[in-house]
Parts: sequence; structure tokens; C-alpha cells
Amino acid sequence: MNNKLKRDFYQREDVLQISKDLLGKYLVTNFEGQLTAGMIVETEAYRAPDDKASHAYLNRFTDRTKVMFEAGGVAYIYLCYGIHHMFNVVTAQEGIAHAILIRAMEPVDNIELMQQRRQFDRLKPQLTAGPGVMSKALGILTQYTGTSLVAPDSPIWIEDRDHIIPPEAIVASPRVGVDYAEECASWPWRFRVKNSKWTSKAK
DNA sequence: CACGGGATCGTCT
DNA sequence: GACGATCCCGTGT
Repeated sequence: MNNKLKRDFYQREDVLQISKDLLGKYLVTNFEGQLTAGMIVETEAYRAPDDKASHAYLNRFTDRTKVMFEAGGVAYIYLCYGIHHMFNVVTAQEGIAHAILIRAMEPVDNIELMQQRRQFDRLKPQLTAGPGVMSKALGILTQYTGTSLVAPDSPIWIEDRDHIIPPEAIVASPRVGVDYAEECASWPWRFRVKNSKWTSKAK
């Protein structure tokens, strides 16, 4: 229980494997003493330099994307459509811009606060189904981009609570919202827990 | 349930 | 100046 994932977990080469391994893990935030958490049920892999859907395609290095080149175990958070704070896990060794978008989780700890942040008066699957709304429920903002997920004092981390997702319970499909990425758009790099009602809608 | 559009702003051209 | 790794609400069936 309460076993925080360490650098070794994040710094492996195979971003697809890590994306699957993250299913069933617990994403936790603790801002100003307010802890909230949920079990990850949906992820998407982005693998520069060859992936046209990645912000770091062809190793494009800008103020925004530079954090993706750091060693695995930090957060890459960016603003989408001026509204949504998208939370990604940076993986692999320094210099390799692999990242995993966390798309949905099953709410677990302090559901009341997550509902408050979303202005929900009762629990519905939409509370944390989708990358933008999941971040809102957890209180994650773009200003936390670059935050370590492994440092002892980090406000964001991922835990193993011994919840096993067997391989046959993982469904792979194309990623969402990446039609512009040509041949990469069809790559089955979106991973979901089969039969979970907490995942975002199928396309 | 399918669809169409508006919100809203940092980032890159 | 255009647009996006989204979401929600309105309309119509």
C-alpha cells in the first residue's frame, strides 16, 4: 500500500508498456494539505521523434516542450483550447521525449472535494472521464509543468496499491483528437480498462 | 443518440 | 493571426 512509483518505473524505454502499466495505478495530488486520488483507467502514449501526434515530433524543442526531454518521472502539463489543463507523465531517459497522457481515472480518495472542484452535486462518471476534467477534479494546473513525480515533497505522484489489471482486461484503440497526425492517427496507442464506466467516451 | 458550435488563451507561424 | 492530445450545451430525431 501507498507505494510511490520510483524513477526506474518511468525511465524505461518502452512508452507503450509503461502506458499499460499505469492502468490500475493511483494518481494522487496533495495541494495545501488537501489530498485527492483516483485509479487510472485510460492512458495514451506519445512517442517523439517519429510520432506526428506528439508535440515533440521530430524532437521539436520549445519552451513548452522542453520538459518532455527531461528524464522520466516529471509532469508535462499544457493548456488545450484555452481551458483544459492536460496532465502527462514524462518517461524514458533524458533527451528522449516520450510522454503519456492520463485520460481518465476512477475517483477514489476525497471524492467530495473533486466534486466541488467540478461543481458537481453528485457523483457521475463524467467527473473524471476525459483529460481536461480529470485535471480539474485533481486541482492540476499548467503551472505545475515540470514538477517531479518522484521527489519526497512533490504535490503530485503515482502509487501502486496492489490493484492488478490483467493484460486481457486492457483494450487498445486509436488515440483521440489526432486526425491531423496522418498515418500515426491510426496507431492503437490509447489504452483502457475493459468495462470500466470511468473511461472517456469511445470516438 | 448524433451533430454542431462556442468557450478561451498560450503557443508557434 | 490561426488553431488545438477538449468539453458542454443546444437542437433535432
